[in-house]
Amino acid sequence: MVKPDDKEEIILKAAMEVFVDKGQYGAKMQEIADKAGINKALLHYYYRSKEKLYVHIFKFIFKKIMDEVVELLHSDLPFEEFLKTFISKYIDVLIKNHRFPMFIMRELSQGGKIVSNALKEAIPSELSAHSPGIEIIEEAMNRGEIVKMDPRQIILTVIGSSLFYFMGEPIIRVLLLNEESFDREKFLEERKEAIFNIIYYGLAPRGEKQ
Amino acid sequence: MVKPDDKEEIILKAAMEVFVDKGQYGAKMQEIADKAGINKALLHYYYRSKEKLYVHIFKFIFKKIMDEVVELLHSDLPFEEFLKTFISKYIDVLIKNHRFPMFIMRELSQGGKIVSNALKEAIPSELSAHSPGIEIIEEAMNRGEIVKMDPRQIILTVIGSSLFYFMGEPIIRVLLLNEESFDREKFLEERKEAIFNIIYYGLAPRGEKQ
DNA sequence: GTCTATATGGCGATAGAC
DNA sequence: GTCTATCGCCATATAGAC
Repeated sequence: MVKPDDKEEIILKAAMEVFVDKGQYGAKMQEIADKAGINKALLHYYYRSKEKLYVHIFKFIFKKIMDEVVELLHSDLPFEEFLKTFISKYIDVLIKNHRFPMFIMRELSQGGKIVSNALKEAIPSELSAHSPGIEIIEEAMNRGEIVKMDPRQIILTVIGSSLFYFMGEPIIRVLLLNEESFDREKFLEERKEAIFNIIYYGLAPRGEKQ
Repeated sequence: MVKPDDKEEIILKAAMEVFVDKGQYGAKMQEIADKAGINKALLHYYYRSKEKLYVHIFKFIFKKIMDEVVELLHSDLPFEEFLKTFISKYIDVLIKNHRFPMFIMRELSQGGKIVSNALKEAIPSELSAHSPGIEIIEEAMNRGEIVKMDPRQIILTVIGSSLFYFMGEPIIRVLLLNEESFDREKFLEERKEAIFNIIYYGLAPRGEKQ
């Protein structure tokens, strides 16, 4: 563990907040310096340029999320239990880091080569070779527990359903959940159950077509 | 219809491309002017400031997408057919406007009050009062065609599953679909079917619990 | 390592001729 | 309406003292 009062750590934490909040171009070195309680010159002393600092932050955040997700794939539970716990723990990860997924995808969508290069360099080796999760799904298909289809379609459905709330929270809250007293925590617990139920039973083998 | 060679239209088109590509802060007036084949001064003549131009673009894009989606909700098909065609046509809308959803959500996540105010002013009246779609789902529940649950959970699952590919295309292509010859069009047609099958059968009433 | 002061460039915006 | 030239600010980056 790094000392919490290490200057580099303080800068990193401040920079992370500002970049996640404002993005690569909206973020200002002055604001980062203020938030870290130092001045601009010191930022350049530690990280030579804004771009270097940004790339550092991007890789750090991407790696943090990826590591946590890859961890969730190491499981030997039967498929039904695996899916249920994966969704639940994945949403827990998102609750704890609720702004990171949007940060990553947002920056990729507007950042140019700087960002996409950073992405490639930060992909965990376990993910670059093959996509784990696909094997787990294929096994369940071969055992006949779930219906046969392209496993990637299942992965996109699980991840997309879980992620969407966090990616679109500002607009979702306005358009769909615009109540006086909205209980976010309760809703997200229900979300875990709903996603699992819909997807798991949606994958159940059906006797008759249609 | 506006003349396609109308100066204002040309500017709007150029500005849209640049803002969607680079975001509010990454976009530069010079690049917009270049793309429109005019100079910076003329931009300010038509739209007094960068912020005004940006807000104009944001509202335009948001309204365009919303109008198309609301249109899809006007249907009197039975629920199964409604869901199938909604997903299919919704994905068609996304294919045609594949960068707009990310633009909207991205800007909301980093744009501050300027953007969230623009959002509120651009919400179609039909959406601000209630959320259509909820009624359609509730009817199907009351008829016993689908299992009872919070309709908002179903909406989030349908939209999230459909949207995710387009929001995350850069990273998905790297992590999940990194093949030499990936057939995007074919994959998205399969995506329509997969989403419908998983969700519709996932919502089917089940005789026994678990 | 940490600061103040300053250089340097880029960008939004305007002035003013045509 | 459309242009060139320029202003003025703000942000990144550096110089140099301590």
